[in-house]
Amino acid sequence: MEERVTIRELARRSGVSVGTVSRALNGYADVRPETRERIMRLASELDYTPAAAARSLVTQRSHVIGVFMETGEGHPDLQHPFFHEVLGGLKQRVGREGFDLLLFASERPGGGYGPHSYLKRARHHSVDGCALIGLDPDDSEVRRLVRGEIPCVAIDMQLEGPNTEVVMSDNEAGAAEAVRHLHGLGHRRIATITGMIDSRPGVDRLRGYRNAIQELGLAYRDEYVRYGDFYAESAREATEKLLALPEPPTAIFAAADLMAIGAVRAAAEAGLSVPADLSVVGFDDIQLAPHVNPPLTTLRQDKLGLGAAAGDALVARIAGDPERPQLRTLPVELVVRGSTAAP
Amino acid sequence: MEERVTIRELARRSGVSVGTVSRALNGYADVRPETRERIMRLASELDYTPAAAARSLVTQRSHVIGVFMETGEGHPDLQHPFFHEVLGGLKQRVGREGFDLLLFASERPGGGYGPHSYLKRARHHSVDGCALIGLDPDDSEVRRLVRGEIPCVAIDMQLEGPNTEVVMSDNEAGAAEAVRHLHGLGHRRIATITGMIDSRPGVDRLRGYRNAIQELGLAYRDEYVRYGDFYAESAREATEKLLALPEPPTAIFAAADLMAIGAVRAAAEAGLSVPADLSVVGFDDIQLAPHVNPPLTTLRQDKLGLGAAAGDALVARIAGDPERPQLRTLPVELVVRGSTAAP
DNA sequence: TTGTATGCGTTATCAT
DNA sequence: ATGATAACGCATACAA
Repeated sequence: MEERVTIRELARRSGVSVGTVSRALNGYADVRPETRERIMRLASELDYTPAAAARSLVTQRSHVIGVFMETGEGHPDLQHPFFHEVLGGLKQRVGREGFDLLLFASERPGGGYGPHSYLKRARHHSVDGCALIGLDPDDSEVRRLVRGEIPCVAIDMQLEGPNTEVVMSDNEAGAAEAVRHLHGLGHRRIATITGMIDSRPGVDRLRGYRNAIQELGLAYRDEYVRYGDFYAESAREATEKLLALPEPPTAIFAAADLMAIGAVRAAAEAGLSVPADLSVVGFDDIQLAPHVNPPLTTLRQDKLGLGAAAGDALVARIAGDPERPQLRTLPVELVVRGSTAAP
Repeated sequence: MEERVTIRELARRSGVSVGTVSRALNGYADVRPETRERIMRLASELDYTPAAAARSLVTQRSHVIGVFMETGEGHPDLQHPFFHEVLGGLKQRVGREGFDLLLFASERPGGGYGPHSYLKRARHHSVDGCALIGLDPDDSEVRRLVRGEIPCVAIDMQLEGPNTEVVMSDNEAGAAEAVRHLHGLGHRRIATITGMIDSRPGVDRLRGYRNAIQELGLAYRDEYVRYGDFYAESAREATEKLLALPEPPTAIFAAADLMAIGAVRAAAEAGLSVPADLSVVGFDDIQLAPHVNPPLTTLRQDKLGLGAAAGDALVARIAGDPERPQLRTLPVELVVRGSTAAP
């Protein structure tokens, strides 16, 4: 069982005080080059590693970003591919700045006193900042967190706080573009399957759909709007209903790729082929989008970019950067593949 | 700017010493009920949260599990859906035991002295244990980590260390079952697209394929084995080659669902339809498997179970549980859906 | 340029 | 049952 090598050990072995070792290691100017040299060599020989706990205790900086990430009801943790890609972007970006990610898993921080609380968990670990992914913005605990002193960034959620920023895609514009694309192809009977309507992306994409329908002079039909939950199964059912309409749509804008895939599936089950009999456009451009059959026409979200933007925001706020926009919106891009065609 | 409320503050306000507060909060027996009561109430009023850093400094336990997670070359971080589901299982399991997950992102732990090193990063944060997902088992730094004093669990990797366990699916049996399923359907010309052959699941699934081919008395053909990398694109190319053979296979066992999807795609591009003209079976049973077109016949890995098993192993090891199996293998299950049929 | 001393917020070991 | 006091490993203000 190897003993942990501490800064004290280093001091002892190199014949100087711990203060000097600390300064040498941290690159302070006021230390004789040869002393520093000696210490550095010793440190690397002994494979010295500073204890983050001790350091953060004194510096009040943990270099850790907390991540609260959940997904919709009934869909256990970490299921939607979208979130993972965002997480990947976040990880890369903050990693470059020397931060690690603490993925909160425990609900009993610090051994169990007190109720479940985001703020508490964040404080317990002294995270320098928090990323919020897939939470319920109406949760009072979430609100308490963003009202607190810890810099936060919310992804795809409408949230306000003195120290929090929001990052999301331009969902409304993207949805509108989907409809315009379909219209340009010659479609006039265009339906939509929405995401969860209590989420910001859900309502924004629906709004974009409505705006475009109106702007293009198409008649808005209530029966062409079905409510889904971002996952495949909901869209499959919705599509069934849509296709059973007396005047079924010739095209569907699904507010998520997973739902677009569910729609394609429902079409196939109804003996219809995409895009010959029905056009489908998704949203997200998940990793699989180009590989499914047919490849999905979709609105690409810059998922890595979203994560990176979130990381940027956090890092800047942590560094004390004062004026920052409260909301940053990233553009989405129409990617035309094989699931859409003229009616 | 609210001041952080510390245990000292609690002591001052409640008129006792910090020692007593600590004992009261931590449920020690030797504290007068009314004193405890008073302290507890005050703590909850002030929303006191203990500082994990301070605590772990003295207890030498951080209640944090470190996670090293990368994926294959050329595929940026966190891309393969399989890993996320495993991560989800791990998160749930250890969360219940009061652990949080530290997702290592930074390559310069503690401000930059010393080279990249898994062991160093783990020690820096004093994690109680480490989960290794999607790393290169031949990396000398990985080896150093598992040779160290920190309990480790490796998922889908062959790794040995005094304090490390390995968790994986029964890949060999699963692959063999895939081939048998195809054979049972009447297929005789059965090809395979492998995963990365330097990974344990990659070789095990290939071995399972070979065993079954032999066991069933089929001729083993070199040209029926193509090498992929677990991702869709590689399988698409492989399938193209396979279909161009003078005597093309009537069925393909792809060592991952993502690859199965790539294979289906290639078939479609060649004007072939699955399963009518070509049967395809995948491996993993990713979330999308039932929803793609056609729904995938595949070998289901218990991904949540894998993560949970890893969490179990870690928690037990951390608790000091001495004798534990070095390797635990989880069964896989054939799920027959729409991508396979008689030739 | 270097050493000393103090404190960060806890837990733990003594006394009392 | 409670209070001092000493760690834990490190950074830093101040002395020297």
